[in-house]
Amino acid sequence: MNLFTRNTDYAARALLYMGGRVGQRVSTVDIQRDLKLPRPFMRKILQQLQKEGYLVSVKGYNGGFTLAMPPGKIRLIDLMRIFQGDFSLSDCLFQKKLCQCVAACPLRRELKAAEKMLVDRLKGVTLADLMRP
Amino acid sequence: MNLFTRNTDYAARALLYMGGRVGQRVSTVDIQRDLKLPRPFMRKILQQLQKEGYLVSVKGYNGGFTLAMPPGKIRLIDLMRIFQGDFSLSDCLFQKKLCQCVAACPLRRELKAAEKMLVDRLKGVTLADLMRP
DNA sequence: ACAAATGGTACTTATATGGTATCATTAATA
DNA sequence: TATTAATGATACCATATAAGTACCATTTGT
Repeated sequence: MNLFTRNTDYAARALLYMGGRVGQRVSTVDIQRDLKLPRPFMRKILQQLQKEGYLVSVKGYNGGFTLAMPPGKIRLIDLMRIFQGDFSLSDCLFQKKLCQCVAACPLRRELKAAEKMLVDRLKGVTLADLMRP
Repeated sequence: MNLFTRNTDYAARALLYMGGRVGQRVSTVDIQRDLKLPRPFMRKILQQLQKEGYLVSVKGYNGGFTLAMPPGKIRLIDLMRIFQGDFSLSDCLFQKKLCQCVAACPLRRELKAAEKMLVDRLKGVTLADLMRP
C-alpha cells in the first residue's frame, strides 16, 4: 500500500524545484525539461495548487508559476490533503448500520489515534525542511 | 484517503467476532447473520486468513473456522499486510530514472521515517487489545 | 445419498489514479 | 494587429485496484 500518490509526489517535486528558483517564473515546459515529468499532467497539478493558493500563475507569453508563499509555510500534509483528501478510516459512513458503536468502537478508536500521530508528524514537515540536504 | 481498506476492516471484525467465541466453530453464515457482512466476500477474506495461518478451517457439514492462535498474537499490521501489502512509498521503482537520489532523497527519507513510526505503532496493537472495551 | 460447509478460481463491477486533449483566455512581441 | 507562448477550465480516456459474485469441486455429518 501507498501513503503517497503520484499527484502528491509530483507536486512536491515541482514545488521544491520552484523553491530553488525563488523570484523566477517557472513554466510546465521548464519542469518537463528538468524533472522529466509529463507536462499535461503537471499542468493539472499546478492548476490545483494555484486554486488552493500555493502558487501564483501568470498567463500569456512569458507566463508560468511562482510560489505564493515561502517553502517553510507549505507542509507535506497540505499536499496530501489536496491530492488525496483527508484521512477517513474506511468510510464509516457507509458502515453506519453495521457499526453502531462508531465513536466507541475500539477498532476505530485505535486507528484514529494512529492516524492522528501520523498526521501530527507530517504537519511538522515543510518543503523548506526537504530543501536543506 | 484511507489507511484501511474494507478487506482489512471486515477481516478484523470477523476475527474479533471469533475471538468472542473461542472454541466454537464459526461459519460465514453466522458472520453474515450477526455482522451483516456480504457472505461471498467474507468467504474470500476468511480463505485468505486461513492460507496465512490465522484461521483453521473445517469443511463439511458443521464446518467453519476457528482462530489458529490467541487474539493477542494477531496484530492489526499483519492484517494490513495481508490485504493491502507492505508500505511502499509511491513505488520508487518506476521513478528510478527521475530520482537518482532514492536513498538520499529528503522527501523519501522523511516519508520513510513517518511510515516507520506508523508501522511501529500498529505493530503494538493486537486483536486482544481491541477486545477489551 | 444428501445437505451443509469450505477450497479454488474465474469473473464482474465500481471507483480511484494517472494521464491526455481541446478550446478559451491572456500577454508579450514582431 | 497577428502570432506565439503560456495558463484556465473542463471533458475525456486508460489502467489499476478494490469490492463483490458465481460456480464447481471437495469434504463431512446425518
